[in-house]
Amino acid sequence: MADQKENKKLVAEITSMDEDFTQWYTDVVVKAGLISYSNIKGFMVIKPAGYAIWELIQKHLDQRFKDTGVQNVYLPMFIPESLLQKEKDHVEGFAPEVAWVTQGGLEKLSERYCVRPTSETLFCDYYKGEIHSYKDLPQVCNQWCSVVRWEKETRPFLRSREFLWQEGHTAHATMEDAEERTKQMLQVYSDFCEEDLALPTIKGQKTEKEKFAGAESTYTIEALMHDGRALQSGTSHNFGDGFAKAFGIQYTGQDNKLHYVYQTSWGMTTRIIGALIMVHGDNSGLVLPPKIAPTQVMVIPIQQRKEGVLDAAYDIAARLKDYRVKTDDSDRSPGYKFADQEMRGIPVRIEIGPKDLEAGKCVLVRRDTREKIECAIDDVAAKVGELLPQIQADMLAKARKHLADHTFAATSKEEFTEAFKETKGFVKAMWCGCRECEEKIKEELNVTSRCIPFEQENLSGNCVYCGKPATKMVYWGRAY
RNA sequence: CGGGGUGUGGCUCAGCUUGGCUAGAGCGCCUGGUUUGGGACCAGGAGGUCGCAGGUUCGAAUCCUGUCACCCCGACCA
Repeated sequence: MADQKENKKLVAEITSMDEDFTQWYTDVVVKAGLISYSNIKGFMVIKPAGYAIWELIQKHLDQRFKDTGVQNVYLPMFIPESLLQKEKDHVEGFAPEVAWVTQGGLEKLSERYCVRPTSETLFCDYYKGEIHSYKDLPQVCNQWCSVVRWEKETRPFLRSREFLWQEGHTAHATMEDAEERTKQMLQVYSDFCEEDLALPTIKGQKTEKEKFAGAESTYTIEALMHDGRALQSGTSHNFGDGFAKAFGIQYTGQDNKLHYVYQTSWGMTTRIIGALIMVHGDNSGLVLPPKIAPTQVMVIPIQQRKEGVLDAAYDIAARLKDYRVKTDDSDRSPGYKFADQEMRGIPVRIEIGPKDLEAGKCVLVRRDTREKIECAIDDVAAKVGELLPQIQADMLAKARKHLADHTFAATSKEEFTEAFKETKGFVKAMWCGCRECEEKIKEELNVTSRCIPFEQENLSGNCVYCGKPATKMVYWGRAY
């Protein structure tokens, strides 16, 4: 009975996640007020509630970047076709999905420009002019911007034709320095996800097949959504000297000889908001971790027209001035306000009514567990100060448990096939390292290699598909 | 790009099969009042010419042709 009550959908308008996860996601995104569909397919309006989350993501991530010596820059949004063409693999990777500008004002352009799908080529062009001496290295820059990729199928945050992101681009004197930076930034992403977003991820390397167009190696963090599908949540690429050679980025070393630079790039996008929704959300809507919740506490007065109630609510909000707090003093019923606060994923709400007022108390309710906590009004600031980090920690623990509970191991082809039939999540298995096995697995099971994790386990000696000797353990899964 | 679906007030949709008089409903919105511990209630009010273009017809939301857009599923991608 108690369970039934807990599981009851309190918000009728949101489709249950068990019934239709895709529809649930769309409902949450729209009803929590994060986005509005625009009139152009694949382009969305990010509304205040959604953009505020992005701003907090930017703030936290940007600080972490700066702590490692990153400087922000801004480069043009258009790339001349000739520039894009310079690195062969890179063009081939992006050509199918770029948007072109062919006319400026009333004049047709002599060379068409593409709207940046990513800015490697622009950074190369820029760095070429900046780097002359070993003293000019390393270059460690980042830009916050939007990029355009003409996707066929689009979904809010997960896959849109324009999305916001940051792209870091660095140039180094040696391959070792580039490799170190590549891994360092992956660690930054991983820490950011765990500590700020309460999102546990698997860190590892992409296979040859899945790596970025033009990269020597690609590292990734992979998160597991509530429905058991994987989401690539951040990537860091080591380009070696491939781009440098294509663009002619050379410097004079201490040895008075010319050397090519070694480069990296790394990015995280608004897609991470999709991960936030799909990892933490529930049937009442969004559940935001306190650190990136635009509003951390919502004070909800009950019977607000009664003497003193509204003042008490404002007083509580004032006591919480160190947090992101709001008071819902709108002319709606308490039930509406509760549902609205839950839909928006606000971590804590505080109920204050005539009864509480008389007793000098208020009621704190956690969004993640719905636990109700009585608290003296005088203690409210201290209590919220304890509760927010507790919620943050509990959300991470819960997400970690989900990840662990949905990660399976397979040592034979039968087990592997069965695992994907029966269950949803990651399947760990040994792999011989050949592209053919990887492609056949994708063909037969519709799953892709997510990454070769840094933390390797020796599950068996043989490739799960072909049975030949295997050296690497790979995480497999269905991805967004 | 392949498959499926939908376009009618802000939203969700009915009406279309079998053309007909003034195009409906619920939600939302506005005003007034009563309410308020899990999406309140009553009364009044505003708002659409039916995605767009053409055609058939005395007459088209409804039939025909074309076109555009969006959504969902696949392949591709962060």
